[in-house]
Amino acid sequence: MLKLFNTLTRRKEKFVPIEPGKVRMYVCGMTVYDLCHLGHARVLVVFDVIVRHLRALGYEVTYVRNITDIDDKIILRARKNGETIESLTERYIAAMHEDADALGVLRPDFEPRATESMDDILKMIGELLDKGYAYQGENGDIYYSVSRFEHYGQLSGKKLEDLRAGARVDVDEDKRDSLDFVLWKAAKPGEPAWPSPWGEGRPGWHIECSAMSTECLGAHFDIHGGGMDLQFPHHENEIAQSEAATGEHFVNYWIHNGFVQVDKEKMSKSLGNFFTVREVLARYQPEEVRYFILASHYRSPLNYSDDNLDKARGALQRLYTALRGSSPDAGAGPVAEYVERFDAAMNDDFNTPEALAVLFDLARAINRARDAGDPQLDALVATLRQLGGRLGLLQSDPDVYLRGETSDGDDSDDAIIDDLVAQRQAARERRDWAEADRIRDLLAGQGIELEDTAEGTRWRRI
RNA sequence: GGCUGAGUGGCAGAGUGGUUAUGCAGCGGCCUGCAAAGCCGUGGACCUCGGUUCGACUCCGGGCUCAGCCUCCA
Repeated sequence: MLKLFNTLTRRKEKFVPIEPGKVRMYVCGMTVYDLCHLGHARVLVVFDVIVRHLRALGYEVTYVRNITDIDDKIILRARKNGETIESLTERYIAAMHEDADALGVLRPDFEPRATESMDDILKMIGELLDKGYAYQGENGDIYYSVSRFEHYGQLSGKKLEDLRAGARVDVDEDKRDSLDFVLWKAAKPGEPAWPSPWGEGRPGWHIECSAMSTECLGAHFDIHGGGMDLQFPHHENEIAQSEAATGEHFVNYWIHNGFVQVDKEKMSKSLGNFFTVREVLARYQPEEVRYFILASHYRSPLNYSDDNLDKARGALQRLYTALRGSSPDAGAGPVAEYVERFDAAMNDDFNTPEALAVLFDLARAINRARDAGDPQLDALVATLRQLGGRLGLLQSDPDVYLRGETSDGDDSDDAIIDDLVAQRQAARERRDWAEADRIRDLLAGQGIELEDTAEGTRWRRI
């Protein structure tokens, strides 16, 4: 029985899908005006693992992750670069897909874009106007009237009065209430615009997600996710828009992941303390980044540091070392005891650190079985691979992983290493320990560690 | 100021009303030409003050500290 923490109720709840056996899930994706940073990577990986787990439980999942490809920052950036909005967004969409693929993130079933969803957006704004939840200001913008929506604040636990009291928003004369937000922005000269019954313009940020999710998944669906920072106002506004427009309950379970931090501070564009996925992948293997993300619970803060990435590397080396030397498809079935523990961890609000602990217990059991010549070895190895796969980990060939280089790794060439290892082996055979140790130290200086085993000498990059 | 969430051993990071998380690092041993990897063993923790309880790191209340949201943000 899967339990998950629902932001709406701030409690862990049993997951019951609207339609038995099926899950409809929407996650807020990226605004494509720059490269993905580690914060984006966390959203991608966390919800990827959630989808994988739901599928492993047998649910037929429809996973939608949108792309925001029109907004103020995109317009500004394109203008600054002297390029069209389309060329800018296409480039960063491609970059995002590369990053996501590298991290082993499965593609969503649908990836709608705001600019391709104008009909749905206009339709929903029209409904909100018809029902009196929206109004047009003097400047032509259409606003959502927050005070008309009875449950405003339910997701973020805020009251309208508190929000007004603490408001840091500039007072906009055009709005009836400072908390009202834009549904449709009237175009100013030179701005990209789409035709609408209320004049040329572009959608506000919040309406696109309401429109796209409703279009792809219906007015009422199971799970809506995104980063913590979207809880307010973005998701609050989505609820207000969707429920007002459709008259139906919008989403049953809201899932929000915690932030990536640097020096105990949120990693963000505005603070400038971010690391792009590419920067990190230049120094660490993609799987190490993925492990780093999953080593913390998805709702906890995740502190970025080289030390923590190094620990992820060390941890994966241990797991892959356990897998080494065993045939990948030995045909042995998984060992129920471990699968059950893994499932229990994942069913408890996607507790990936606990699930990883099961993997390490499995690694120890494998090493032990190997030493003892236990016939259960193949089954244990198969189990570790299978459970690792449930997290999108441990699917590489162990030797390839252990010898793996990062994209700006050292220049040492595998053939040269193999040659030195052979020379050292020859020295060892003539019991020339001094020469053998000299070669070993030489390689160690390049980050190559040797292991002498009964089957010969193995090497890996550390 | 309002509203959230968090404070665990050297580090990272789970969890639990009374019993080993896990990984890295440390220490002792086995193995090894020596190492490495692996195995066996081992030390070390629950911010603070009250309360509830036979018993709390775990529940409740106060305090302190940190982070986040209230403005674009994953």
